[in-house]
Amino acid sequence: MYKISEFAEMTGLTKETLRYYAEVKLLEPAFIDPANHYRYYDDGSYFLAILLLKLRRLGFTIQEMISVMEDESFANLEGLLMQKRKLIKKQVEELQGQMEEIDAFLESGKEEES
Amino acid sequence: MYKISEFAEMTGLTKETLRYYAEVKLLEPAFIDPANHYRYYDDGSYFLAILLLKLRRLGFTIQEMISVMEDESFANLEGLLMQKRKLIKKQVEELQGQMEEIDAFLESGKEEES
DNA sequence: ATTGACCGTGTGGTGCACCCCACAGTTTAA
DNA sequence: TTAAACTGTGGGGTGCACCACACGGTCAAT
Repeated sequence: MYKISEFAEMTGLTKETLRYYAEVKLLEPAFIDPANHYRYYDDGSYFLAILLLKLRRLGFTIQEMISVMEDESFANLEGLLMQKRKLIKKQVEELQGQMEEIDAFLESGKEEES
Repeated sequence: MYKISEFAEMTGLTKETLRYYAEVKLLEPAFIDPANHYRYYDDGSYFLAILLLKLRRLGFTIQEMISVMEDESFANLEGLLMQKRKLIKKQVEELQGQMEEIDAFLESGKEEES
């Protein structure tokens, strides 16, 4: 059982982030001492924290990560990853559309000069 | 000279957005009646508003649009467009990196199952 | 002159993912 | 035992690009 500072150092998440994750029920401490309300994390928490860090790098939002965590067995993790992939693809396409519009804008500017 | 509601309807920007754009000095009214503080817009304002709408569609942030507007002759518009294009390209590459990581994650998952 | 539509200002709220601070209680090592 | 280091809670703030009031003054048409 690790106290919040130790756990923060182990994982790379800050204490504030851990507090926040607990608040939004994304990563709840394994145990809370009823006497002093101290949060205690264990090795299961560590596994989950590492997964969360990974998902964060993959661009998952808090809400999306909560969906992942709700399914304790992670049986549907693959589905959620594919879903997220589609979302990212959409964003890419949107941005590519913007780039094309900029290109068109630049082209039209050139013609006016000539 | 158009009052704010008329101008909002002409351009498609809402009154609140116009008020906000004035506040951040992105698009200031052509004239403000000192007696009642009414904002009045003219045809020059209209031209600028149309440009702003276009830039907004291209993904420009308020700050980026302010940079565009600061250069009254728009002599550097082309440069700013190319700069923005680069930024978007970076975002696309970041997102594509995320997609690749997701793919790798999915691949590794498959191997474990087999 | 009145009424309804309009305008202004100021304030607060939105969603995201946290960070920071003060204050107060708690633990731990010397 | 005492002081440093830690913990909790509650609140506020961040940046973005606005939206939504409420309140009060103003304008236009009748």
